[in-house]
Amino acid sequence: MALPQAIMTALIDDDMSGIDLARSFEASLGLYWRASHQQIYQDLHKLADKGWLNRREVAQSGKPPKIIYGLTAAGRQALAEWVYAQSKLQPAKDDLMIKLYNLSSENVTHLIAEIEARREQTMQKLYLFEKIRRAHYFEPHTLPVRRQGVYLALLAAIRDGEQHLQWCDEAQRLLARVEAGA
Amino acid sequence: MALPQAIMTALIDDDMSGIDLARSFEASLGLYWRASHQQIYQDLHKLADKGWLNRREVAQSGKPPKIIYGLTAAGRQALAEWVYAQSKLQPAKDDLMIKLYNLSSENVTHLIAEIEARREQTMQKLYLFEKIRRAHYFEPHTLPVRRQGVYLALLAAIRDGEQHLQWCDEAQRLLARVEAGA
DNA sequence: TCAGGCAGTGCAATTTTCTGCATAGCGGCC
DNA sequence: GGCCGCTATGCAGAAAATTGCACTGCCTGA
Repeated sequence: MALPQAIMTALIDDDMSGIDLARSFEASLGLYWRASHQQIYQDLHKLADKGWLNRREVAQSGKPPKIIYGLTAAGRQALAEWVYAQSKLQPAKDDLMIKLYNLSSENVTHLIAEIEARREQTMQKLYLFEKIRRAHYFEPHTLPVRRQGVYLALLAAIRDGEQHLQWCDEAQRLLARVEAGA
Repeated sequence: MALPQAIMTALIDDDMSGIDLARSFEASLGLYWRASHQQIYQDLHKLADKGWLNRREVAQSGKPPKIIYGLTAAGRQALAEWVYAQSKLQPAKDDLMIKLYNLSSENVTHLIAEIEARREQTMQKLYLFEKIRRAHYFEPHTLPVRRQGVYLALLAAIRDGEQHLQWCDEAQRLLARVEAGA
């Protein structure tokens, strides 16, 4: 639903190619909206057809040429208007939780392992986020307005990660007791 | 991907009709997997075709008859096996964060309002969860194994809500400054 | 020199999800 | 007795997302 807007948002500061977008998604916006490159390419076409993006081909030495996309004035305006649209609440899908509803003395061990995996993923992300924060958002109040918004999004991700880590700890403690008692 | 499993999970303890499931989803499992009744009905058919659910029609006085679904032995086994399948990491979509990437002195006021709305939704949910927790999960260690898993899922939702509330506070403080400075 | 790999773009088929509507029974209203 | 609204189930079409593959061009290494 909001993927086209997420793409345009990624293009606010810099023009990018499809691949660049796909990669940038994984690092930053992808926290809030995951997308495969196929999806991105398709939406790039649609957005260009609408006149919200322009495209130009750029030759690269030693590599196939890229198609660089940039926001048009119309695109910027459409994006600005979209911000006022109503957000609906999030799906928030997590099948690990469904699995927990199926906890048994048989599958405890497996679930402990799954939580451990998730904990490690979360730690890795957190490490990255904190690095970004220190590098670019050390004094958020002094940043330009738009960057302060980005900071808030980053902060949400960090807090979320920290909280999730704590939950993993507690879950593993409880599951360890279940495992021992089984 | 996991909706069929979520449906089966909801049927572990009690047999239910499509409507009951849809409602129960909103209250409990829906925290982790949202589904409309249309989706649920369709998957119920598929699951019944596979032999994982059985169906029986029950007449109701003053209402149209219901079709009650229940897990078969094959269904229980399929569900138990699914727990061991690999979970992939979550999409985690949130267009409010995308909007924050577009923060400007023009739309601050709107974004403050959106965050306020979200804060209220979160508070309402939290209130409900805490009520459930107090009523049914006051002493988690004494519960049967499966219920302890449900408790952990509930705990995740509560922690998440609390954390999100704090973030809303902080975001609103920062945005208020932006608004004042504009 | 040619086989393999990678970067970059893209198509096609399928599945999942959302939106809007259809139907059928019953109760209450006035 | 006709209209409205509620419950319960369901269909159909469109949009969004996933999966798997295809093509090009250039570089590297054997």
